[in-house]
Amino acid sequence: MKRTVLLYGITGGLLIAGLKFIEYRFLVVEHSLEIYGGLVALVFSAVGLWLGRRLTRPAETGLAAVAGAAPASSGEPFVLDGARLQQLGITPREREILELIAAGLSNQEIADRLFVTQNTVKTHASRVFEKLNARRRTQAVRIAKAERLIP
Amino acid sequence: MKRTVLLYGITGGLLIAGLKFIEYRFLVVEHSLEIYGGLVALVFSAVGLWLGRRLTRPAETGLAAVAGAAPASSGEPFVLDGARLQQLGITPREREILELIAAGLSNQEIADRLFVTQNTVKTHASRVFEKLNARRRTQAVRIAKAERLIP
DNA sequence: CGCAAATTCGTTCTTTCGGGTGACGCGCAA
DNA sequence: TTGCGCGTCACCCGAAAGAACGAATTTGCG
Repeated sequence: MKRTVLLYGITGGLLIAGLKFIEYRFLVVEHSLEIYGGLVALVFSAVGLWLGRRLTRPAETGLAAVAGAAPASSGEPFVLDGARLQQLGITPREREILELIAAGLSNQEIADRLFVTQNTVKTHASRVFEKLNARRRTQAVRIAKAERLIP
Repeated sequence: MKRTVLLYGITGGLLIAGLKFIEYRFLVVEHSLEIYGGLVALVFSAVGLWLGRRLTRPAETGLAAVAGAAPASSGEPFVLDGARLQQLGITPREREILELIAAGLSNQEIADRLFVTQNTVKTHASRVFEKLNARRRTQAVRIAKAERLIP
């Protein structure tokens, strides 16, 4: 947010500078003020509109990419991408934790289910997040699904 | 919509007139042009931003229906279950938050993107969780996907 | 206009997450 | 035998998330 505002301000400054430049060069006429104001208003309206449109839309994050052939079947085959797993260096246990995370379980619940402590679950989770380049479990789930690591 | 545009035009005209008035009356100094331009830019960018947000939102208002044209075909059309939404009493805004949660964003990131505070996001999230009978966001995402409330 | 729903924002408090670090045991391969 | 990957566990700490209130404001609709 702060970054956004900052960028916005900078852009605004540049635009004003640009407009002033144009102003001084080509529009040195009697009613240049109106033209100037109109231009500024127009440009900034457009920028504001564009910005508003842009900021209110979710952007893709994570390692997306990965075109991959779609299964295109009605059901849900789900073939685990073992190669990708190896590429990312994700161990079976880590993948298991990932799956339970995707199931909406808390770390404690996962720990209970796998008969380990919460600490262990957290360790696995942290490693998976790192390997998936995710910062939150929701993000990790999203990426993992996209990468076909979990159903 | 029409009213909005009309109001926008009128407001713009009045603002320009007002600014010019102020300009001629109180800011007849050397660098008045910059001040004038800055004011116009500021006001119009704000209005533009507001307008942009406003115009991009109604893309999904209204009850049920929506469904919308199927985007590109990628084996997953996703038709939003408007009936289910109503059944659960989930509002458009709440569903929007749900979608961003599913995208792996944190509450703060969602807040920044929607130009609201984190408190608001948390409120919406809590309500959605309650309506979905979920305790964690990962769980909510899972349920929402199963119910076809989000892609 | 008035009502109900929706949206927004606030505060306080508890729980959960996530990062960081270090450590131990086991099995397997060099 | 030693090194390494894997799984396990512990502790601390800050940040995020969530519950549980209350409340102002906007908006859609009769």
